[in-house]
Amino acid sequence: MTIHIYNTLTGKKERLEPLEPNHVKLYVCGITSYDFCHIGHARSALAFDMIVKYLRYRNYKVTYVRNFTDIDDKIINRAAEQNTSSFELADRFIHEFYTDMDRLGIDRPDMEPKATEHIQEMVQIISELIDKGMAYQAGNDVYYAVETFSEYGKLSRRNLEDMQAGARISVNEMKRNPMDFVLWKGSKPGEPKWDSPWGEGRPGWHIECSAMSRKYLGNTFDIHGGGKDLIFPHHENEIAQSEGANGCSFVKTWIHHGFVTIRDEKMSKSLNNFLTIRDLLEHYHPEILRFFVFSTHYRNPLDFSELAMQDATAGLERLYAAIAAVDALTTDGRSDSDSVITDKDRQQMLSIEERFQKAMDNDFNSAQAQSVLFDAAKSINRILQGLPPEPASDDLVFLHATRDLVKKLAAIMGLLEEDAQTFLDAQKQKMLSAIDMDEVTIDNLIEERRLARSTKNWARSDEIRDELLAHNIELKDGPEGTSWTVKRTS
RNA sequence: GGCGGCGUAGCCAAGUGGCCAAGGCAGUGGUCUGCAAAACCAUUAUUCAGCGGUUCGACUCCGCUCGCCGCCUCCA
Repeated sequence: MTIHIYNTLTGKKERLEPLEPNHVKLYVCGITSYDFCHIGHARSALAFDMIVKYLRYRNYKVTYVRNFTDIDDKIINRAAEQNTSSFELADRFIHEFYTDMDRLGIDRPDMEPKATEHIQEMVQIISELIDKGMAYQAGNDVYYAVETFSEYGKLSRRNLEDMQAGARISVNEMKRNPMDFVLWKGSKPGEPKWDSPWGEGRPGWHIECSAMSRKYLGNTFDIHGGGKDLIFPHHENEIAQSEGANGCSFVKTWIHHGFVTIRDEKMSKSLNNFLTIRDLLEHYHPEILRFFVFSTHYRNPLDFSELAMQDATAGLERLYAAIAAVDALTTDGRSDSDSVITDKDRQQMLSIEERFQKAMDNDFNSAQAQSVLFDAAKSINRILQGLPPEPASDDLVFLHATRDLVKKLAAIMGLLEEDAQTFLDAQKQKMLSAIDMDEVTIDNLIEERRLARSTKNWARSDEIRDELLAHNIELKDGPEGTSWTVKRTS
């Protein structure tokens, strides 16, 4: 089996064939650091985190580069508003970015270059483009001449005529063609600036990715990723710059993930409907966010809602509950007990990893892969159900092995990484803090009910249970006594 | 206006032409239980927005219609 990936450039799913055997070189556009990250940024980071983890699980060596845009108009403007320098502002939000990413359990890329540390490399590429007649200086700016790149528009499937018909292009008399884009911007007084052959200034947005990907991954590399909104103009312009300067193919496979939406609309600052990662983590465990994100294929829109998060919570708790139940088993069974595990169960367990891989090989279909985890949890629960008080040691070995496999596969999505019982207890505490009940009161009532039950005083027993239920506490009588959970409302 | 995508059960969501259209949440019946809860078993779309076409056969391919969304300006 081989991995197939949807390539935006060709519009097809293609077999992954790294240019260098077994070594995938990946470049992802990171954030512009001028504000806290929202859940759209989280989706991007999570999607590529999952992709990299899966490729490594499949024994590929991965070189993963993700940049920081730490100089740009938004940063300069925001810094001016806050009476700070663009450097300090960018640094601060890079720091905040790491805080969020760490909480989400996202692995650091292998390299995280910053634009401001690669000005020379950018100047170099711009010079090459000017030498080739593909870029020109106009005033203090340097522009890319899109007409010199015959394939301009190949990624976003549009042509220069159509785009100009769109007529949403700002008029700039310096440009030879309205679609020409800036490579180097002359600086205005007070703005951050670097020396260049064209005077003091700063780089345009797109050039940093061409310069940094070339430096760290070479002229041609395997995969370049980002959000769908980067297809045009950002990635289109990167192709024009890199292929123009290098004279060879830039990227083999382009991966673009879908947006996070709220009420089916894209989150955006202008609509003021965005949620920051830390806002969300106030209310939900990071793995719940991960579960939610991976419950939809990465290219489809992901609609955020409280209900969706509750569904994700219920789903993740179900998986953790199955793991916790196996964790709670003793490890030494009886060698002379009969096995309760059927051949069908064994077969299903053997197929779990294969089915998981089949789903993930198909353009990283994490939604389908999750369903395999649920099937495994169901099998575990079914076996547990039929387990005698003194289970066969072979059956215990089987259950522990199944649990370990489920955890190994879930880890590719960053799920089930916590101790299961600890996770469930923490969720219970979180629910408890939202209602007007404390543990001591609950325990006292459970004890009173235990006494009532021991005398078969069912009336009082049920009264206590109903009273607790009125406070959303649900009781569960088991062989080892009574436990409780906080019932989910709404 | 140009380009791209989506429309699958009450909700969410997979489905790379052909065994009964995954899985989750919710619901219903049963097992278990003093009664419950959890779990398990069963059940819940003769049908995949609508209409045509290609095919022995389409949710899957093609065309048209309707509805929704995105990009074309900064954006994950």
